[in-house]
Amino acid sequence: MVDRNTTIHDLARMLQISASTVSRALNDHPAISAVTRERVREAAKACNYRHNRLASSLRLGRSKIIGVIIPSARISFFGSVVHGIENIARKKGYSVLLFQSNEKQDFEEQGIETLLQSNVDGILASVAMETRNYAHFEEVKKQHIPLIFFDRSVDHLNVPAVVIDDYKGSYMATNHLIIQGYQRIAYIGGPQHIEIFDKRLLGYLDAMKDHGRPVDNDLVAFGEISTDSGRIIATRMLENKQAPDAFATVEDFTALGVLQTVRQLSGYRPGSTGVIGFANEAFSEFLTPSLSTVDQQTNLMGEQAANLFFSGHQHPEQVNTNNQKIILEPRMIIRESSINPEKQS
Amino acid sequence: MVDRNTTIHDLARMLQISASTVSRALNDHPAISAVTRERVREAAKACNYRHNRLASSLRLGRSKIIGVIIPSARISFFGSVVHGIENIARKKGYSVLLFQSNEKQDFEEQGIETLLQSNVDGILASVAMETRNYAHFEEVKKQHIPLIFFDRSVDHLNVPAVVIDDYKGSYMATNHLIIQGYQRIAYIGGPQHIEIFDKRLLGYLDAMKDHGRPVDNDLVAFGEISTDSGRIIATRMLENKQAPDAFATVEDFTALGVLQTVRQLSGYRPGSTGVIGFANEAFSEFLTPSLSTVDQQTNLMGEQAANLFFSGHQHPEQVNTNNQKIILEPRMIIRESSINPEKQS
DNA sequence: ATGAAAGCGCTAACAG
DNA sequence: CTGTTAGCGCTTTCAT
Repeated sequence: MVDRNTTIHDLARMLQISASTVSRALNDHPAISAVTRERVREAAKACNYRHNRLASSLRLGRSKIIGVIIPSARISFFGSVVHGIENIARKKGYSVLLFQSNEKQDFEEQGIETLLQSNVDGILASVAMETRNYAHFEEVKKQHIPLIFFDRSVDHLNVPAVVIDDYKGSYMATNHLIIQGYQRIAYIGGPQHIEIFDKRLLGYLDAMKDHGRPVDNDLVAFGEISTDSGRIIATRMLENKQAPDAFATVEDFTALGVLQTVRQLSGYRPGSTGVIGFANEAFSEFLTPSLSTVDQQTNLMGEQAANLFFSGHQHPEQVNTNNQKIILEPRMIIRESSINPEKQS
Repeated sequence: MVDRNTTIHDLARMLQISASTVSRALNDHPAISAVTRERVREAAKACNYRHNRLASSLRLGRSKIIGVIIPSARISFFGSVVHGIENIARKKGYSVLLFQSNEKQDFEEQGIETLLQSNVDGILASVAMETRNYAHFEEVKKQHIPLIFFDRSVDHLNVPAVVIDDYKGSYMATNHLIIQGYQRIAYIGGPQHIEIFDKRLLGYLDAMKDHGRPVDNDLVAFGEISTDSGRIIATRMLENKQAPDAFATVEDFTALGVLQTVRQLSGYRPGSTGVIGFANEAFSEFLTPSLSTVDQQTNLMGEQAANLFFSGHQHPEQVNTNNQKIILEPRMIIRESSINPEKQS
């Protein structure tokens, strides 16, 4: 025989009371006698009763599920952010439904669609690299589902977001290389339609300018956020007559490619060629030389994104009308790859 | 005004037909005229109708959601497995609800509970390190929800599982070190109550035995799957009078700790001390020296786990009664850390 | 080929 | 404090 799950009606019948009373007892409704509450609780435990979230959600119109869209779980950065989100969500009794867009627009759209169908109470997302059309995000707003970006935000959509100060992080990184005494500092950026990457470029440019350093066009190039592209660009630049002696990069995977190239071409001598990344990916500290980088406060970022959801949530009339941005402080992580014992002033 | 989402009733009213017809049209029911189907389809698109999975699930008794429990998203291995699971699930129109247990028993229990409440159609799980009590998994079976383990399985629970041949992988790794000419090969294991870790130990022991190598008790130790514990144990062993000249390790994080220690103590010379890991974590190829390891076919593992779910699913009477195991072939990934140009025979 | 009606399991007025 | 009733949105007999 199939033992259908116990429902509140089963309990009600057993205890000779109504289903509503059972429901109330189970939900700690104020107007319920301590006696019945206990009776119900015991019966529920005895019958291995299990609350059916689906039914509850359907009735209440909310699911207590937050949907999260990340570009890729393989980037440890996003894993850590999700961790932060879960910390907060768990405390509030929410679950997290996770989707990977794999940096593709159509996966991202599909993810949004699935999340909407699942009646998630809100969506936290970091925009895929490939995404150029934002209709699916507009759709979320249209459905009055709170939408919050983290890390990869899109300014003109007026969506609340948690980001770090990418401009500042990149400025600090470049500044650090300058102070270390490097003379020809190259920059390898990412796809410039991603706003955070654009801001990182500006940080580099301004730091250079503020120190009266000319920016050589040959020493600024744009890759695609991969070890390969870091390798290719670094190789090209280092073969130039006027090779750079340091690289500021848009993120750690690119920096890794640069590091590999530098080591391969010249062998590794501390200070020979400075490299600094961005993101503080898990692998960065294990490299040889260990990679200097900019930490993005992943855990905090996730927590703040979740908080943004929960606080907006309490005032539904404000949701999606404000475009509150939380900007976190970047943190320099100075390791071996950027230290320059010879040239340092 | 609040524009409640369009429902099939809204469409029905608009088109002057019944909700059942709308439902049938939307679901490609055979007994529906092509004309009405199109009319409904168009109206649905026009009104931006969105299928409500919750309501559908409640009615159907299934959710088209697979729950996945992983110990940690920070271990890239699991990220890749999830990727494989999603590949298959997506094709079947299923979504994946992801939970991290953080290697803790209570989180894992909570995860199972949440997934059950969400009426997932099946649960794929990799058991947390801390877990010693399996009642929550028994519970899943009791609810007749298909349960499938991947990687970290528990044999006596008789749950279908996809694992790699851990014994063989470890045997191959040890064998490789022996062939490279290392003389005193140490082994650093993990918590032995985890079956896969136990099997890896056996692989090491048998490989040693088969080559007539005595196993020195001082050269076998058990850590806790972390870089730190790898570092601590390696340090201790290397300070011994009879220090090992190679390390087989239970997984890559431990191997990383060993590698760091070796480099710190003796500097890195190729072949000085051999190290091999297990798992082919993303970082392993970027280390210096790059880490030899055993690949676990993550993507395939995820796909097979999902397939196991879908195939069992078609024959519900079989679910959870067979304990089908899929055992994948491990693959040696030989990199710099285990190559021994001097000693090689 | 379509409609009417019932119900998945839960909760929230409203009444008492 | 508790029961009655209605309904969230969908699917599915059973009719016609």
